[in-house]
Parts: sequence; C-alpha cells; structure tokens
Amino acid sequence: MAKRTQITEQTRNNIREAFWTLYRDHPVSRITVKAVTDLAGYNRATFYLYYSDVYQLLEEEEDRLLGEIQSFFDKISESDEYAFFEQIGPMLLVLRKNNQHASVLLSDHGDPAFVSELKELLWPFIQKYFLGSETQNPYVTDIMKEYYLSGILGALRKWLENPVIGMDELGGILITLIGTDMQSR
Amino acid sequence: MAKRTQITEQTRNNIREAFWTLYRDHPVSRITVKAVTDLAGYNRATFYLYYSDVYQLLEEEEDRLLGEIQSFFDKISESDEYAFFEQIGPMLLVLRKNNQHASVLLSDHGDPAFVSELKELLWPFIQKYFLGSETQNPYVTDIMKEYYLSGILGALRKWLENPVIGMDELGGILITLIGTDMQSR
DNA sequence: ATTGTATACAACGCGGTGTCGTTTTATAAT
DNA sequence: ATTATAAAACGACACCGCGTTGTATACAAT
Repeated sequence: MAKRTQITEQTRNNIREAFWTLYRDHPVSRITVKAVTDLAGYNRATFYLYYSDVYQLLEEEEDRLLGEIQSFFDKISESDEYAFFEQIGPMLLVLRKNNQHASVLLSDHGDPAFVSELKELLWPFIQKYFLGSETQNPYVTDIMKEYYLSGILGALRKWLENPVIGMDELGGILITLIGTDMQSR
Repeated sequence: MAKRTQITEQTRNNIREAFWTLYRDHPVSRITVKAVTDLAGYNRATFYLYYSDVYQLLEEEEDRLLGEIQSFFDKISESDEYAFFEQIGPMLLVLRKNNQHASVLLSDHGDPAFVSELKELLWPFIQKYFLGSETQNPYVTDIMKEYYLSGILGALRKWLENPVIGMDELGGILITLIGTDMQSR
C-alpha cells in the first residue's frame, strides 16, 4: 500500500502549528501532549505516531530553522564582501520571516540549546572580522567569543520582541557596539 | 507552643540541599517533589509544609543569592572609585563563594529570570561608565543595555563553568572587551 | 502526667504519560 | 464498483507524580 503522504504531512503540520500556538505563551516544560492534540483535534495517541514527546518535536523545529539560516549563510558567503552587515542582515530576515518562531526560541521561555547552536552558526562571521590581527590564547578567545555572541543575541532578542526600528538600523547599532575591533569597515 | 525552630531549619536545609544536588544535573522542570523528598529522606507531603512547589523553592534560593550580591554592592559603592573592576570583582566573589549555586543558575539549564534580575542589579554600574557622555534615545539605550549585560554575563558564565584564570584576569578581559566606551579608566 | 501544637506521614482523587489492541479510512489491484 | 490491505486514528489500560486531607507522633509548657 502507498503511504498517504499528504495526509501524514497535513497531520504533522496541524500538530506542529498547535505546538507553536502553545509555545508562544508557555515554556516547553508546561506543554502537554494532551493540550497539543486537543488543540489540533486529534487523539492523544496520534501524537506518538509522529513524535516521541514534545521535546523531540521542539528539537525537530529548531533543526529546521537552523538549517534554513545555515543555507542562507551559505548562499551569502559565496558573494561575500561588505561582510558583517550584509551577512547578519539575511539572518535577521530569516528569523523575522519564520512566523516569530525564532522570537519565541530566543525569548525568556525559549531554549538555551537553540541559542547555543545559533551562536556556533554565527561565530565564523564574527570571528573573521574582529580577530583578524591579534592571536590570543584559546581560553581567552572562548571568553571573548561568549561575550560577543551573547551580546549580539541579547540585542537581537530585545529587538525581536519589539522591532520598532528597521533591520538596517539594528545592524548599524550592532556594528557600533562591536565597534573598534571590527577592522574591515 | 514554641516552634521547634532548629528542627524546622534542619528539615528546610535538607530539602534545599537535596534540591540543589538535583538542580546541578537537571533543569527545574524535570525536578519532581518526589525526587527531592526521596533524596532528603522525607515523605513527599512534608515538602509542602515548607514550599508550595519546586519553583517557589527555586525562587526563594534566587532571592537569597541576589540579596547577598546586592548587600555586597551596597557596601562597595560607599567606598567607590576605581569603580567597575573593583565593583564587579566582589560580585564574582559572591557568585563563586555560593557553592556553585550561581554557576548552575547561569548555566544552560539555569533560570532566565535569575539572569534578568542579575542584569538589573548590574546595570547601574555599567551604565555609569559607558553612557556618561552620549545621550541616546531610550529604545536604543535598551538595546545597548541588553548587548553589554548579555555579553558580560555570557563571559561570566563561561568563566564560572571552568575558572582556570583568576578573577583579576577576567576583570581585565572584561574591561578590554567593553573597551573604548569606558571613559573613566 | 496532661495537654496542645509543631512536625511528619499515609492515603486519596486527579490528570497526564506512553503503549497496547482495535477500528476506520484511503488507495491500489482486481 | 468491489475488495484487500496497509496507513492512520482512536479507546482504553496501567503507571506515576501532584497537591490535599485527615491522622499519628513528639515535644514543650503547664
């Protein structure tokens, strides 16, 4: 028998959307499988045909988003130059475009694991521009890495939760903040 | 009837310690009242004589720590001058002294609420030194605030989880990172 | 010794979990 | 069109942690 792919996809999506609806307002730990399937209109057991628990569902969603950002980065870094701003810009775009999913993941009841992975994705771009000259001991580099990435994501988080200024302006502020270490601009 | 204070205190402490033991390895959301009381050697119902749930226990612990840090700050800011380094230093000291509780709270499975409050505590000291001259629009200031505080706490977190360099060296690195904006040094 | 309250416990109903076995439904072959 | 069959959805079960209530124990004051 053929797999009924569109039905499967449909159900998966319904469950995913129900999850995100709840995730906007509650931390994952408070989201029950029951609540998700009630909202999506399925029997609770149906959930387990697609995911093993809410954490696995969350993980899958994070991977999807990270993959999307990564592929944007890949496209951009071919045509590099004017790097930092033009590279962080598309990331912001991906984050904004994704139905505010990213904004939830970065929020107070978001997922630190997601933040960590986003930092790793971002690091090559940051590193390239402010660590060009000075060679540091690796431990100190790690601390600096954490400083810059935490700072950038903190600012980003703030902006996402109330984006009254444009993406360009945010980019400008970030560049000013990271400031003097950024030789290439 | 007299309250049997030392018994009460003893039980409270046993429960607190059991909680921290578990909190080192698991996010709060995964810590059950059952696990805590099993570890502490009490009936589960006894827990509810002291706390309403694990979240309230956590909150109480956070307040204790924050209070300790605050009182250190208060002492220091009387005898101010050489401000930033000599002010952040004592905070690091308090954090280190507290049985690595702080290190857990700032870690990946720590509490964002605690981080937020720590930021607020820290902000006056940061603000004083890098926003002396330039007057900014409040929205932009907020973004910058988030950038600096997230950066500092990110670096701090990294250091706490593996503090191979001394407190003084960390302070030096932080000052270099915050760098040019800090006029008064 | 008696009494009253602080402390600890056993047991209950509730709700969510993850996993059964079963029913329904879509599709491909006849 | 009918039917066979696998995919998809469901109902029900045992289990576990929760928060509460009513009860037992121990100690301090009289």
